Amino acid sequence: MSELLLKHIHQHADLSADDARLVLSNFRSIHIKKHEYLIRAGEICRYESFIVKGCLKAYTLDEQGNEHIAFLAVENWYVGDLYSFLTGQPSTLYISALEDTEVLQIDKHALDKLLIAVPAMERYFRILFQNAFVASQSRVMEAISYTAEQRYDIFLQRYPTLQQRIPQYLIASYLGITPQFLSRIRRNKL
Amino acid sequence: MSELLLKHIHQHADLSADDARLVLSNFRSIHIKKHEYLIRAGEICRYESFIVKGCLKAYTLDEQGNEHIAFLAVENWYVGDLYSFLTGQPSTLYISALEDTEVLQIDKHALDKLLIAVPAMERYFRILFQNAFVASQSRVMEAISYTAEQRYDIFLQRYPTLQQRIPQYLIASYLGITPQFLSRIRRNKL
DNA sequence: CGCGACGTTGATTTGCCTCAACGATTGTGG
DNA sequence: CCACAATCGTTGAGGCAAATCAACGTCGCG
Repeated sequence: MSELLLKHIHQHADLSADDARLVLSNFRSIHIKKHEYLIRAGEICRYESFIVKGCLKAYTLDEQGNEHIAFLAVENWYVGDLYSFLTGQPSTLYISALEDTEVLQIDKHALDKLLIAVPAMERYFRILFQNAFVASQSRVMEAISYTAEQRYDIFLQRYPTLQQRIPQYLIASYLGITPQFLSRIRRNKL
Repeated sequence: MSELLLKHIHQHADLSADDARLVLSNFRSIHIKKHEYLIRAGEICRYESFIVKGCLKAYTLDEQGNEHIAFLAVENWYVGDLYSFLTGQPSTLYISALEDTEVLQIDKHALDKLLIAVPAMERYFRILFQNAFVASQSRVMEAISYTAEQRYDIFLQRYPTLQQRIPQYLIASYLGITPQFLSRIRRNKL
């Protein structure tokens, strides 16, 4: 469903019909079943993936085997280990599907060419990264300034629908707390 | 010293001599003395500021009056409350100079025009935001995954020179811990 | 039915904070 | 040039937020 990608691009930049065709020709559609991986730590991230349908988690594993959620992504977001994608270094992230998922992928070489050939794509990604940076900065400030309960409240406000879509222990991991402690926070609210 | 800005832009994108002149004509130089403010919470952030010389801290204040460092910025970085700059909403950040500082400022209207007139600037800022996002994501992961001591070690590795330039309590605040606790961490290392 | 995934709860421990006091250094005005 | 204040780092005692360990209940699903 590449219309969704075009629609998303159009929300941020102007694209001619010709450019739109060129853009789409550089993406390919991939399906990932629930519990399957888009990438594992140690691999090099070769693609940025635009989510057409579904939901994924990106996370690291520490020495004790605990998951730490880097981000949760749904329709209209890109997923990938951006650092690995840009530098060619091994990924630190695992990314796996929480639902059956469809993504549109582009590799680095194609993206580099596209950014030069289609200036609107520079604009599009500039705006995406700009917004992503603002959001990430907010998360940093929440992490270092607020209590777990405050972070949970903010999470619910910001992603009201996500709560029904993913298990609670993933929210805990996203917030940087244990599932047990999130359970206690929730109890205090009743 | 606008050569520094041009040099920085050239590291990421190609700019003709004409474009370089156009770019510079949209920036103005501002001096901020140590302890003075670039912006205070509640104000609208009208400018993005490229640091030519000096060092600033961006922080929030909580109800108890504690500082929480959003970021520390030195030469070749931009400072500003990006969210406020983009949306026109009041800033949540205070930004003040830790040393006598010189910045080159551009306002939103001028930047919007410049991004359209000079495609290389779209590319430049796309790359800057991309890198800033990667760095911010790393900080999120560190905040939710690592102990205070691990975060301190990473900070020293990543910003080895900053340590001699700023007081210790700012590092503590950047890491999301108290100065007292950072002092105890340091003692354990000797 | 039985198993695995998920959420909850209690008891205990620990990482980090708070409050308070005290040196060391720096800067500043008399 | 010295006295004094302000700033910064350190240390100790006590407290709290959140982790850990362990057990148990529930539900969906093969």
